[in-house]
Amino acid sequence: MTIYDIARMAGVSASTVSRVMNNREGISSRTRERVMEVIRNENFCASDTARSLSTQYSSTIGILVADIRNQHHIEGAYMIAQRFLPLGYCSLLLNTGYEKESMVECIRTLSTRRISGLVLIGSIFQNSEVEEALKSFVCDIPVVFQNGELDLPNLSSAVSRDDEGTADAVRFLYGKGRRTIAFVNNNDTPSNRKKMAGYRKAVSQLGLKSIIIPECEDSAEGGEKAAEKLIEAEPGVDGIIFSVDLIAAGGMRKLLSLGRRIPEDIAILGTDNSSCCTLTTPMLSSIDTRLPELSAACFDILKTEIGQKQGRKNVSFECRIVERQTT
Amino acid sequence: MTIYDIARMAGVSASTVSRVMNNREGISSRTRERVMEVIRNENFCASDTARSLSTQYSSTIGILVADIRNQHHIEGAYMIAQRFLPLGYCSLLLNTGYEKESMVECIRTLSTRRISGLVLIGSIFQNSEVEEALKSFVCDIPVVFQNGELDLPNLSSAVSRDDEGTADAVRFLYGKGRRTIAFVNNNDTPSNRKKMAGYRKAVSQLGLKSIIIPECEDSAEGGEKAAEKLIEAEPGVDGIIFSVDLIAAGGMRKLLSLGRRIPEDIAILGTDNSSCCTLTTPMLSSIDTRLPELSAACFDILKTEIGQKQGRKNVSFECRIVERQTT
DNA sequence: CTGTTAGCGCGTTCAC
DNA sequence: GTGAACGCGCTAACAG
Repeated sequence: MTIYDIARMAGVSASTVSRVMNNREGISSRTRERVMEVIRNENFCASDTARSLSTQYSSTIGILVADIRNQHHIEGAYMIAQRFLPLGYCSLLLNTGYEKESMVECIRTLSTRRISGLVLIGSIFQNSEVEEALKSFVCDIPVVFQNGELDLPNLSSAVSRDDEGTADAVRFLYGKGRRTIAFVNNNDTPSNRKKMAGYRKAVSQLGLKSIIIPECEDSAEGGEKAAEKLIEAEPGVDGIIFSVDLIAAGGMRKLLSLGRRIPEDIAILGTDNSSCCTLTTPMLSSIDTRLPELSAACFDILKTEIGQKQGRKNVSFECRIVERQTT
Repeated sequence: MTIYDIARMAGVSASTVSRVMNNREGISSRTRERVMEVIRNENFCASDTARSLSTQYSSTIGILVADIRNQHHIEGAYMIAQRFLPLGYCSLLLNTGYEKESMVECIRTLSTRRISGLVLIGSIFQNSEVEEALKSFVCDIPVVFQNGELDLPNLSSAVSRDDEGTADAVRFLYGKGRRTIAFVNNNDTPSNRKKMAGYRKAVSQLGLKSIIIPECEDSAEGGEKAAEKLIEAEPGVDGIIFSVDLIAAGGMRKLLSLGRRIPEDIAILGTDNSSCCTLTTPMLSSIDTRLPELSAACFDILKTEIGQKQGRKNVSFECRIVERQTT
């Protein structure tokens, strides 16, 4: 079923049908009604594919996420996709995985679809391979980067100041009387590097020892292993900051099973203030990295830039500590 | 940049470029090389939009989920999307929300994109409005339904036998000596109705009292409220089956804070065997509804049906009880 | 083995 | 107000 079929059935030309469907001016209300009638009867939907080809404009935006099952990222993807839907945009949500080649491949794929905007979620995309791919495949559409930065003329970004957040967390625990404060990191991402930098700066300013457990697996089990390793290496630890809430939850489980009391013996802080904070016992205090605000900013920027000439906005948000029962 | 530009630069015709890009036979290796060279230099990607229009075939599949943030469903969406990606298919993942009108609207939207296959995830889509929409908008492409059924010639389904699973759970708790076994339900979905039916059947067969807390909110907080209500109405309860793990986690939190011991005083069983089972203390036993197998089956069915004439397969999976520390 | 031609289903001038 | 004709970028049928 095409607009030609509708045209024939309504006794008009295809262009008239097209005008009606796009609410164009200058159609007599009689013929408009007649055409609408046929469209309704036939349950007709015009081909978006053909429209895209004709208008050079696709009404779909691309969203890149390393792994959609990851809670930190899915909330952002959800929010952005949901807000675009009523505006007539569908979202192509792609899992890139953690390999740089597949990120590039995904960008290439999206570019063949002629998306009208692109969202990158997660600092993992902050690398030169992705930068090159953006430059060669999607240089003519607006791109927004949630929690990462890249120096491209058509790229805007919204980031949280993770370094300050982690530094604040150290000072916060210090204020609670903790003097042996460790940091458990997972992947080596730009965002996590900022957290580590903030941690190092704060402990050195306070004259504390820097204790870092790097490359912890991003799961509750990874947190267990990290906690075990930490207790072995630093039995006197009395405060731990984890780069991810879920890892913190796993770490807590292990510490409790080892007989440590939380927060009496060891204070715990997670990062991201995610939904799992309220699932643990005791409930997990966390560094709120303002993910919802980041996503909202990405949406706002992209919305205003689509169809316009690309701008280059950069906004950042301050982290906040949300205290529950582990500190 | 189009294939015409490439053609001109390589000194050949557009169809030759098209043939090269689609790995067609019957091209001299000399011209193939020359064309490839230009394509590489220009970083050229052919427009998928134009290809779709020309071939009447879109290489994108649609995935419908009520809410992508919901853990039960995202795993399935992830698995299906990831397996289709290497086959050259992108996935349009849409959040429909819980309103029937918006589900219909999403199906309509997908149909304008000429998707080549559709996946429905969650029994919430098992209703007549969706059935009508499928019939009028996507009657010519294969549809697979994860955990739901609908009587359409082009629809296949993979479901878990939730009724048997819940009945087994009742008998399982009975075997552990429990005699006052309650069921906490959340939304009124076909799947949950099956669970309730299984619960009712089992308790009546065992001569137990039927205790149901309906319409619990789908969150940890909802679980807390439900537990509170339940303890008030039935102080002697010694076994609870929750329709969702997360709700069970919330319920446990409340019960523990009320001084109940788990599992000594009350045994707890969640449903779905999701990742939050290992986050709670004690770790949550759960009815495994075989979500990964369901998704895998959906993928397999859809893959074989795309491009073929639509079939109509129906597979079902047996639930299993995964015991941890709450039973 | 390669080029020419004719659609795919829309939106958009430009006449009438 | 409305219709005819063309173009969007690609594939496929037909020639040569």
